[in-house]
Amino acid sequence: MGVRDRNRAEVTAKILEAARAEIAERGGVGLSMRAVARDAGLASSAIYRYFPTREALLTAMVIESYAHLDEALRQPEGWAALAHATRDWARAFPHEYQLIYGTPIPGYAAPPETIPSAERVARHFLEAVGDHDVAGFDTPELAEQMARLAGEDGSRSGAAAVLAELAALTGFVSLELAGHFVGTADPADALFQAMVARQGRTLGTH
Amino acid sequence: MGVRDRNRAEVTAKILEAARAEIAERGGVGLSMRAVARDAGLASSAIYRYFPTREALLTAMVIESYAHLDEALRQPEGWAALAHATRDWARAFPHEYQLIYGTPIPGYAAPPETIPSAERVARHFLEAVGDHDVAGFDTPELAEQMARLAGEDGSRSGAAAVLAELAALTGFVSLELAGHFVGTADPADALFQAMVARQGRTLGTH
DNA sequence: TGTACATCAGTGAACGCGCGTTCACTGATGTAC
DNA sequence: TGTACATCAGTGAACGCGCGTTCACTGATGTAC
Repeated sequence: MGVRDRNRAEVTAKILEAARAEIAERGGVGLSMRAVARDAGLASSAIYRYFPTREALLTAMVIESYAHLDEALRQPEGWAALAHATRDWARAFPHEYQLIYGTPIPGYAAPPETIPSAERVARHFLEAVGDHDVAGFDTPELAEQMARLAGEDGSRSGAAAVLAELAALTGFVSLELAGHFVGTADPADALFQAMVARQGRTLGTH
Repeated sequence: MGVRDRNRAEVTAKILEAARAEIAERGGVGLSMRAVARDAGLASSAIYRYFPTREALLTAMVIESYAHLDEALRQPEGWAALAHATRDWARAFPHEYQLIYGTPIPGYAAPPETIPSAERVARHFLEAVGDHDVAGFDTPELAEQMARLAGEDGSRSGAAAVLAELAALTGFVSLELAGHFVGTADPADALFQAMVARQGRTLGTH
């Protein structure tokens, strides 16, 4: 690996770090190629040697954010611990969270290459539920749709229920971040706890 | 009411309609005072005679969107019907939905004056559950937080459970709109149906 | 009913800004012989 | 090992755009007497 390659890796890292900081401060919608270049100490045009478009940089950040959350879900075991870790991570990095689970950025559609990263996150939750069935999610149509996700010996109704409960989890966190619980469930800890307990009952993982 | 007042009401309506169209097409983040003025047939400066800032126009649109959803929830009765009506409305008006339940717009925080509109929507769901208790949501802390929302003779644990299930509902719809179910629960109707049924069981409203 | 003044809606030009992306160019690194 | 050429990273200027908001001004509507 020559000087060129080493340098390229270093500058790429610097750009990604600057982009991460920009997103942390202004969110994904506010991500600007010029601002990132400035933060990274480059001329505004230089960034195009590394990322051909803003879209490409956004995609890199989406993948990074999934990886970041994935990492936060390595230690926790069981549904409740995973749920709490997700909420904690989201509150620590709200804009990263919103980049992946929030409203899509106008003009940007996450490309298929981000799907494996998204699935890696979901796997933690699927594993927590294991291979047992969940009543009410065992319809023929769901069974068909869940075949791939559940795999050979995973539970298809379990996978469906996990997807639904992931929606509940992200829905809760999104509302909390947006301030929708102010004036009612504020702070939201008690309501979150109760919801996670309910999820445990639904999924049969207590 | 003189010519002036009548005209003011008419132009205001034209501006709101233009803003609604802009949001439908580009979303709340993309709402531009100049574009709205153009659509309404006004000079870009004229809109400031009606809304002093972009923030004020956004607030008007947030309130409008809540009212729009509120209207869609007038006829449906019972939790399941309300849930389906919400999802249908969200899919018909995704950007309006995201304006109220999506990621907050950078630089804009919905002011307190939007809260009553938000609560009016929630009321439909609270009424569907009525005054009976929901197991698992009857903790002292939640009881205290829900006192105002539940009112004199409403159930506090019921109110807490409704909030949690509203989070599940909006979470599902948000993920669906963002395309997170593509490749798994796609189309998402079956999963939605199963989730709503599960909510009915949780809330005790079958 | 008529007149004098105050209020208001709407205009066009301007300010100051930031954006994504392209381009011709320079100097350094890499490659083939 | 040395030389000739090709590739690449980085630069500064530029294009063309849209934005929120302000301002001095004009003409119409409203109000007080």
